[in-house]
Formats: sequence, structure tokens, C-alpha cells
Amino acid sequence: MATIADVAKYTGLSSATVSRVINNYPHVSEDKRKLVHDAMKELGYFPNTSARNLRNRKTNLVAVLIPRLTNPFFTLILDGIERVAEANGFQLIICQTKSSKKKEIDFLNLLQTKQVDGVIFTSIENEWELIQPYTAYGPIILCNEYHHDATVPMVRLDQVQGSYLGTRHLIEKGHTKIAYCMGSTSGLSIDRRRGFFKAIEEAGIEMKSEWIFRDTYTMEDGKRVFQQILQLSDRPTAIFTGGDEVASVMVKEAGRRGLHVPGDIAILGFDDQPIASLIEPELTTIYQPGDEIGARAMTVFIECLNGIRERMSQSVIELPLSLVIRDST
Amino acid sequence: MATIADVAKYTGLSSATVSRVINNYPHVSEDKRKLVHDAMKELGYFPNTSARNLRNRKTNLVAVLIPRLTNPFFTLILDGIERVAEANGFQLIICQTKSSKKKEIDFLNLLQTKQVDGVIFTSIENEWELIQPYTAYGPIILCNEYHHDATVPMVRLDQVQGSYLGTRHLIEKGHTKIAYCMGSTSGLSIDRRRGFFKAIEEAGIEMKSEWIFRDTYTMEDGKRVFQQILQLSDRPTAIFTGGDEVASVMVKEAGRRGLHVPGDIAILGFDDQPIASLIEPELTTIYQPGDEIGARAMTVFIECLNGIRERMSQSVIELPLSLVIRDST
DNA sequence: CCCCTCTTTGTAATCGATTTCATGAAATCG
DNA sequence: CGATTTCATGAAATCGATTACAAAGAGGGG
Repeated sequence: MATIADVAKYTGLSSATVSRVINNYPHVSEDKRKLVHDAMKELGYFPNTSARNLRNRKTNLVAVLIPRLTNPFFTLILDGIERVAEANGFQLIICQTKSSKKKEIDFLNLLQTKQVDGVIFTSIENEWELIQPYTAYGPIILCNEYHHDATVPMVRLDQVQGSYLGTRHLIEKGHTKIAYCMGSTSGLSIDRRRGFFKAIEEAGIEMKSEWIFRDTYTMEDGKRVFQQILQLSDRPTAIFTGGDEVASVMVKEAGRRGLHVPGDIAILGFDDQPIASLIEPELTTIYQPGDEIGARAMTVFIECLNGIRERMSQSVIELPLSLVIRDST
Repeated sequence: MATIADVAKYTGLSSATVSRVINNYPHVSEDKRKLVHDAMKELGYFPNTSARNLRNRKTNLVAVLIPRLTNPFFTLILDGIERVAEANGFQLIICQTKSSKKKEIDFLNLLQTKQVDGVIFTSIENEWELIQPYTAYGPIILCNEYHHDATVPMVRLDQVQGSYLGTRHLIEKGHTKIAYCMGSTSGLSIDRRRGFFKAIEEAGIEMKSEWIFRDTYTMEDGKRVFQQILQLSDRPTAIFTGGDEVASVMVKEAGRRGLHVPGDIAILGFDDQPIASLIEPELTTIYQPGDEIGARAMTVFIECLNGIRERMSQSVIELPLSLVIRDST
């Protein structure tokens, strides 16, 4: 492969001048500029990115942490991130954590070794105190999931409001026994729970601890939890799920058992994924603009890189959620 | 940030010895080894990846071209690629082409500038003659979509067999008027069409050109094409779709219009995505092991890098497809 | 004790760009 | 017309690692 030195030799110029042409600097005469361009074409020259990265101390690479590539809500976020990244000349490295604390931390090594200019988290497995030390190495942005004590910019959705809206909707439909599928210890999960209980308490409804279910993320989880719910002696008449996939599986399972949705049991989704309006009955759900927060997060990231935004102190961009009423409630 | 020179100075050793310790080379005494490790920890040293990449002429980065991140079948492939990549110390750069010929070619620049060690295509927009010149710059692997004249390794699924199985199934169900949703000019689309017509011709069925529809990829496309089908005077009684999303939308649309599936119109999917078994009626479809071909493609890629496999001549790994019979046919 | 091999370490070149500084030529100004 | 900018270009340092080669010291055999 041809190097800049080859181009310099071929044109009889110095590598400095060739570099100036490549980077479109001023103070290069038109004839030399053309000479260099012709030589680059003639020799099949392409600047070596590793060399540039080393010298420029910048890689134009961003690591995006995502729990699972096969989760449509997270790929929607990724899509939003990608849109802004590509418009600004950044490439994305995908880091699938599979919800592993260890992997999450391991990926931060990319930042320490300067392989990426920064990191965007779309989910968080570890406590903030374990992640915080890494903020010294470059911008870290939280997108979607968050910790209340995080000392970095976060782009998030108003989970309290979202789950409050959904729960109130269920209550208005007459439900007083509502099962709740809980997430992790992240700020997102805490807030979602907060909104749920806010609506419950406002309505003066009593909540049983056996109606609360942990770790309900995947379709398998949904199936399992739904079975558990059916076996309860004092059975809930509505279910607040953590996501549309779980909700879809529950609707499916209900149908398989001859239970009518929402007549026998109402099911509320979360996300408003495409699947929500494809299944029968269509899912009532909370619309989460995943692509929007992804795009915002990438924008915030660029602001941090350019020093326009403080990268090591907390700042919050919060977007509202909205209830989409369909036929499952 | 500390550099290798800092560690050398701190320990009183040369950077060569430090480098040997970092890379676990033999012929370094145990005490120096420990000395260096302690110093690295003390100084908070991490090797700079750009510098290593430059020197080693290797980035451990692979570009993966994918039409849309929000398409579950492609993220399934990505998941398979990621599994093998991560097990072998490679990172993935996602390149969303959005089915644009120009973007596809633009991403190959990553290969020319040596930002990545190679490229895996999961879809192909351009003709092979336009891509071929780039094979000079590094391994290019085709995964899923392919061109028959490609001069690189390909990992693919037996599309002829898959569409043949599906079409024969429709014919066995008594259908003689079958609409066909066509793809592009890639080898995959050609073969899928080949399998379809093989079954049609074997059965001695007459095919009308107005039953053939182009560019049916997205849910919007599905809706549009379904409407067109309903308006035909000589209406097909079955539809061969290009994917489960399109099929799902069609099932939905049929329901909305009071048409019974499969009674009034049978609908055959492709891929066997999760959605296939969530909608009502469940989709009969062709199971495509996306993660499997992804994993194989990444394995093949590594073989090419290691010189175990010829990277600039055609080789084919083909996996079989299978029919999953459910309730939409 | 001498010669040879093996281990351990260092010096300096190298990977391929960018950029500072220096220099001479050309343009501008009063 | 002389002084001062501005323009165009090159030499060489630099980014931060890896590695070929050299050299010194340790150990072994005869």
C-alpha cells in the first residue's frame, strides 16, 4: 500500500505539503494541489486511519453499550444514535453486554485504551460508583437507563409519568388488582415503580406483594410470570408489564388458555414496538421514542467532545412519554 | 495519560522490556515483570490502541454492513457475528446502508483506509463488479445475501430449497393462484424466485405477471401490496411474502377487512421471527437460522485473516432452510 | 579455563500520518 | 523603494507503541 511518503516522492514534494492537500489546508498552490491529487489517484493512495488516529488523538469511534441486539427497543435507540453519528462522521462500535456486569465494565477498557472517543450506555448493570472512575478517560453518556447519582449527562424518558399514565388508565378501567413486573435497581426501574405506586396510592388501592414480579425482561420470562400469575389464589385482573415483548407473550398465552383479553385479564405493554399493533388484540402501551433519545444522546456526546457541554457533571434531558390506548386493556 | 515511556522511566527499564511484559513475551525475568506490572498500576497506564494498530497493521475491527438496524432478521445475523467476534477479540463497527448503493460503497472506504481488518456484507445493493475491486484491500465476506459471480467466501442459506418448500406447501393446500413478492437482483432473490417457479412449474400451474410484486421489504410495503392484491380482478388465494414482517402486516390487514386467514387468503412468511408465533393466526413460514450464518461468516472471516482460507476466490457455505407449518396457510 | 549457547535487557528503527518552525518568495503598503 | 505581511513549501519532531539487532551476563560441556 502506498503511504504519504510515496506520494511525496512521486510528486517531488514533501509529505507536509501532501498532508496539507489531504486535509484541505489553505496556503497550497493550485498546481501542487492538483499534482498531489493526481498522484494519489495514480498510486492508489489512502490515508492510514491508525496513523491519523494516533497523531490526532481522536478515533471518531463511539462505543455503544446495549444489552441485546435482538431487543427491538434497543435497536431503535441504536438507530437514532446511528443517524446522528453518521451525519457527524462518527462510527459506532457495538458492545453487547447481555446484561452482564462484568462485560459492561470490560467494555470500558475501550475508553482507557483510547480505542474510542467515548461511550454511550443504553442500559446500566453496575452501580454508578463502579462506573464513575471511568469518566476520567472520556465522555460517558447515559441514554435511556440512568442512575440518579450519575455525574454525567443523561438523556432519558419520564418513566414516572409513563408508568403513572398507564397505571391510572388501568385503574380508570376499573382494575384494583394489578400485577407489576419489576426491573432492576436502575434509576429507570425505580422511577417506573414510583409512577406505578403513585397512581395506586392516589386511588387508595391496596397492593399485594405477591403481585410483584422481578426480572421480567424476555419472552421466556413473560411466559413464566404469566403462569405464576394465573396460579395466584387472589388473581390480578390486569398486568403492568415492562415491555411489549413480554406483554405480547402474555396476550398469546392468555389466548391459548381461552382467557379473553381484556375481559378476563387486561395487559398493558411498554415501548410501543411494531409488534404492539400487529397482535390480536392490539396492545395498549406506553410509547417510548427510542430513536429520539438515541439521537439526542449522540448529539449530547458531540457537545461534550467539543467542550460545549460539561461532561463530568450531571445534566438531564428528559422527554415525555405518552399512553397509546388500543384493545388489550 | 501515561505512556509506555513513562512506565519505562518509572521502572528504570527500557520501553522494549515494558512492551515485552505487556504482551507476555518470554525471556523477561520474574522480578522485572512484577516491577512493570506494579508500575503500570501505579501510573494508571493503558496501552494506546491507535499506536498498537499502527505498528501491528491490524485493528481487530470488522465492519458489518446491514440494511436496517430495526430489521429483526438482520439483527439476529448481527447477534451471531457478534458472538464469534467477541470470542476472538474482534469488535464490530455497524454500517447501516439503508439499502443505499452509495452508502454501501462509501463504507468500503473503511477498508481502504485500514480502519477495519475486513468487511462482512449481510445484504448487497451494488453489482459485484462494483464491489470486486475492494477485495484487494482486505477480506470481504458475504453473509446471507450473495451474488453468484462473487469472488469471495459466502455463507448463505439454500433459498431455492426454502422457497420451493414453501410454495409446494401452498400448492399442496390446493392453491393455484399465488402472489409472489419479489426482492432485488441479488443472488438470494434470484434463487428464491427460482425455487418458487420450480414448484409452480412442477405443478403445472399458470402464473400471471400481475401476481408478481416488486420491492416488498417493509411493513408499509406490505400494506400497499396487500391492497393492490385485493384490487385484482383475478385475485390470488395465497401470498408468498419476502419476510415475516410483511406477512404479519398482511395478516393484520386481512383481519381488519374481515377476510379469514387462511380461509379467504393464505399467507406464507419468511424468516421465522419471534413475531411469527405471536400474531393470530400464527404464521406458517420458512425458518432461516440468521444467528447461525452470522456466526459462520465471522468464523470464515477469521480463517481468511489467518490465511487458512483463500479470501479472493469463491467458496460457499450453504445451510438448509426448513418449513414451519402453523396456521396462516 | 575457554568456548558456546541461552537468557535478559537495551538501543534505535519503524509504523504513517500531522504539525511546528524556519525560510525564501511574493504581495502589500506608506 | 524599503519595510512588512502573507503565501508556499520543506525539514524534522511527534504521536505511542513493537521489534530487529546488538550486547552483556549466566550457565554448561569438555
